[in-house]
Formats: sequence, structure tokens, C-alpha cells
Amino acid sequence: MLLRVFTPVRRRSVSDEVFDQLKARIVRGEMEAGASLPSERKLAELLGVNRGALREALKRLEQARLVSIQHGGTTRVEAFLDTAGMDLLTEMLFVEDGGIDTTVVRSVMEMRSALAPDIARLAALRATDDHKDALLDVVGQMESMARDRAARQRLAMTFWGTMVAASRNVAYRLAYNTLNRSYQQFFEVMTDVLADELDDLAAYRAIADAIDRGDTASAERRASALVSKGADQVFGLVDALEADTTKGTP
Amino acid sequence: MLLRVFTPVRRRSVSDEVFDQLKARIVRGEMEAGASLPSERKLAELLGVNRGALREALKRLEQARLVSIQHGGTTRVEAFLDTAGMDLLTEMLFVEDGGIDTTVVRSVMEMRSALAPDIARLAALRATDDHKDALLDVVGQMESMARDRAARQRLAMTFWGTMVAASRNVAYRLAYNTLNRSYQQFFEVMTDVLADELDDLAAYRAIADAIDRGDTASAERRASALVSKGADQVFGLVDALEADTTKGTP
DNA sequence: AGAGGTAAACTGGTCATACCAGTTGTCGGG
DNA sequence: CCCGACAACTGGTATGACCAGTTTACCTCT
Repeated sequence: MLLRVFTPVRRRSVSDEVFDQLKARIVRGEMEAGASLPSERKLAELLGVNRGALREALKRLEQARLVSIQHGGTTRVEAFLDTAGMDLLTEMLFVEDGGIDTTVVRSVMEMRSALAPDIARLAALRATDDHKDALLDVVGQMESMARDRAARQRLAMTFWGTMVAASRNVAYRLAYNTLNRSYQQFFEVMTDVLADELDDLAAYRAIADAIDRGDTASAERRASALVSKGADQVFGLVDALEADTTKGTP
Repeated sequence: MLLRVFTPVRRRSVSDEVFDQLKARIVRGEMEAGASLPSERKLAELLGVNRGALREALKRLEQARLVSIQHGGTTRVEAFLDTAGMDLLTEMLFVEDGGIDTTVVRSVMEMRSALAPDIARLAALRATDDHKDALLDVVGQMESMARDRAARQRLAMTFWGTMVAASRNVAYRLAYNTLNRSYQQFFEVMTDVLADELDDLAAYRAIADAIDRGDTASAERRASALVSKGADQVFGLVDALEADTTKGTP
């Protein structure tokens, strides 16, 4: 962790700031779906920014399908649960006061559990020799770092990244990019939470071997078992957190 | 189809046009990853647009993670397969001359097949009474339109939308929004392609019933069987298309 | 009084221009 | 040869004007 003592100063531009602020307000339900935003001129004045900077933010909100803009009409808030894409997951992970939304964490882990087995199956079906070599190599590295779980965690990310590439499924690959991004926000915490999964070196080896010999059934089964370990741990954790929360606010 | 005789004139703004053009060029590989774009001033002049309009497009490309912008530095093309989100699927579906990319279609259907069973399982686990009623109602409507497949296809979309909502998994819900959007671009074609699936009214009924009584195993199994029907048809079609293509260009 | 149409007053969309704020490279002095 | 200051880039922000749609209110005609 010595590498991260100094957090890089992230200079945030005005339009980024505006985008994040409006996005947060919409996702937290402070502006209900269907409601009209103030006109660009008024909103820019309210926020104390230039109209151009505001427009950059609004166009991005439109692309994220959080608002819909109509030339001549007003800009309205969308029902984002029915329109937005997975990119919103990282925003929804956090609740107002810095806490995390356990239902979102559970959702992400459920999706991971559903996708990983099929990714492994397809990888066994379609992996090129390069992919196979890369997988076996990564697993070898993991085995050589049996005592450093955090290092293996980073290698596991490489492992799954290679798996997704080997599956040759572009939908999985793009979904993985987004899921991975939300995962990285909890990277340090996950080192302990996913201990059972990360310590199961035999499973990673078995998956790589199965893919190497094109054994789809075995790859699928082993991958399912592996990610279930981490998922079960996370489910237990979020269940406990939810029990605490409901108990704490009677 | 009488309702759609007149296609609404979709006035496209300058910044939308620029965004689409640059996005297409990047996705088609005409600008390789890591390459620098011309400066905003030059690019605006090349495109014949104002710098502000160009910036709106560039900020959207950055949000889609197709480019990375650095204050003071140059704007560079990203390796979008490793960065972009699922929203890019709709763009990648189409190849330069208007044809479709069969590998993308296959990817989407594979993802659908992987997610649908788990969505059904979770729906059986978590559906509220309102969700159950809505599902049973939709299935009832489908059964009453046994002869109009296109109408049932629209109802099937409602069915799955309700299923996803009932699963209470926000990751599935957001992914569904994106997948559904790409699906709707082929809506008319799919009426025939998915005939086997859409005609299996008993399956929809079985799933709704299983969810109504909280039978997770049955819901999962029936959903898996149902979507497999459509997937198999699509796989057969794209396999044939690919065989034609490779044969046509020796 | 009601229906119709027209104009004014909104809304977002585009533009030109200037300047601020970073980064990069170059050139001169130590 | 090293190093620091200064151009000359780059993107970021701001102002103000005008274009292009939509909505509304009012006025006219039936």
C-alpha cells in the first residue's frame, strides 16, 4: 500500500462537477421522474456557471438517459431505472452520507455469479492459444504468490479479464468493463471479503486447465463453484449489514 | 403497422452528428487506440462546426470511454473494448455498409440466455403481489392473442420488463434496458426469427405460475428452456449468415 | 362565446471571440 | 551538460449574440 500514500489531486472541471451534482440528485430521487429542469439560462445562473459548461453536463446526462432534452421544450428528468445503462451502478452503489447500498452490492454479485460460468464455458469453446497461454501463465503467478492475497487479487482481475476476452463475447466484455469498475471502488475491502474465493488456487488452476483442453462443462462447473464462494461471503456480509440497519432504526 | 406509416422526422443536432461520426470512426477502428485527435480548434474547423458543439461531442465520447481528455494535453482514442460499457452494443451491431455484425448478435443472445434464468429465479424469490398480478395479467393477454404473433411479441417485452423489475436486481434491470434497446432495433425481423419462442404460450404461463407460488427452481428451469428456443433459432441464423459470407468472399 | 390563427415570449441549439489554465518543448544561461 | 524560464501549444471557461424550435396568450373572425 506504500504505493498509494499520495492520492493524486484530481482537478475536477466545472462541467464534471455539474454533471455529478445533477446525476446524484436524480439518482437519489430528489428530482422526480417527469419533472422539468429550470431553463438552461436559469440553471446556469443558479449553479454559478457558464451556460456552455452546463450544456456539456446536460448532454452527458441525456446520453446517460437521466434526462431527455427537447429543442424548444423543457428538459425533463427520466425514470432512470427504466432507461439508464449499467454505468449508473457505480453511482448507485453509494448512498447520500457515504454509506453503501447493500441491495446494489448484492445485485452486482448476483450478476457476476450468473455470468462467470457462461464466460468460462465460452472461453473453453473459443479461446485461442494465446488466451490459453495467458490464463495458464496468470494462474502460475497466482500460485507463486500463495502468501500475498492482495497480489493474487490483482492477478485474479487479470485472470477474469483474460477469460472475458477469451469468451469472445463482446456483450460480456463490455458488461465486465462496467462491473469491474464498480468492483475496483471496493478493491481493498474485497481482499478480505473474498478470502475464500481468492485462496482457492486449485479452482483457478482447474478452470485454466479445463479451458486449455476445451472442456466446456468442467470450465462452467468450476467457475460457478469458484464465484459462488465469493458471492456467498458477500451475501452473508450484506445480510448482516441490513439486519444491523433495520435494528438500528426502529 | 398502420401506426408507423409516418416516420417522425428526427432533427439531429450538430453535436449529435459529430458524436455519432467520431464514435463510428473509433468503433470501426479507423482511429487506432492511443492515437491523438487533432486539437479542438483544428478539429472544429475540419468538421465545419463551432468549437462548443465539438466539445459537447467530445465530452460525451469521454463519458462513453471512447476517448480520454487531458487538460493541456491531447485527446486520445481509448481501447474501447477494454473501457466502454454496454451502451456501445447498439453501435457495434451495425457494420459499415449497413449490414449487421453476426458475432455481436450472437453475443447478445448468449447474454440473454445466461441472464434470463437467474432473473426468473430471483423473481420467484422476491416478486411482490403487484408483480405477480402484472405477470399473470400479461400472460393472460398473450393467450388471448394466440393468432397475432407481433402483438404477443410486444407483450413479451412487457413480460420480461416486469420479470426484471420483480427480480429486484438493479444490475439486471440496467443491463436489460441496454439489451432491450438493441433488441428493438430488430423488432420486426425478430417476430419471425423468434417464432418458436413466442409461440410457446405454455412456457410463459408456467413461468408466471412458478413465480406466483415462489418456485425458484421451476421458474429458472422454464425460463432457461424458453429463451433457449429463441437463442437456438438466432444461432442457426447467424451461423448460416456467416457461412454465406465466408463462402461469398473466397 | 367559441374556434381559429397569429405573434410574442419562452425553450434549447449554434456561433464567434476572448481569455484562463494546464502541458510540452525549446532555448538560453549557468 | 544540466536546468530553469519562457513560448507555444493543449484543453477549460466565459460572454454575448443570434438561430430554431415550442408554448402560450391574445386577438380576430365566425
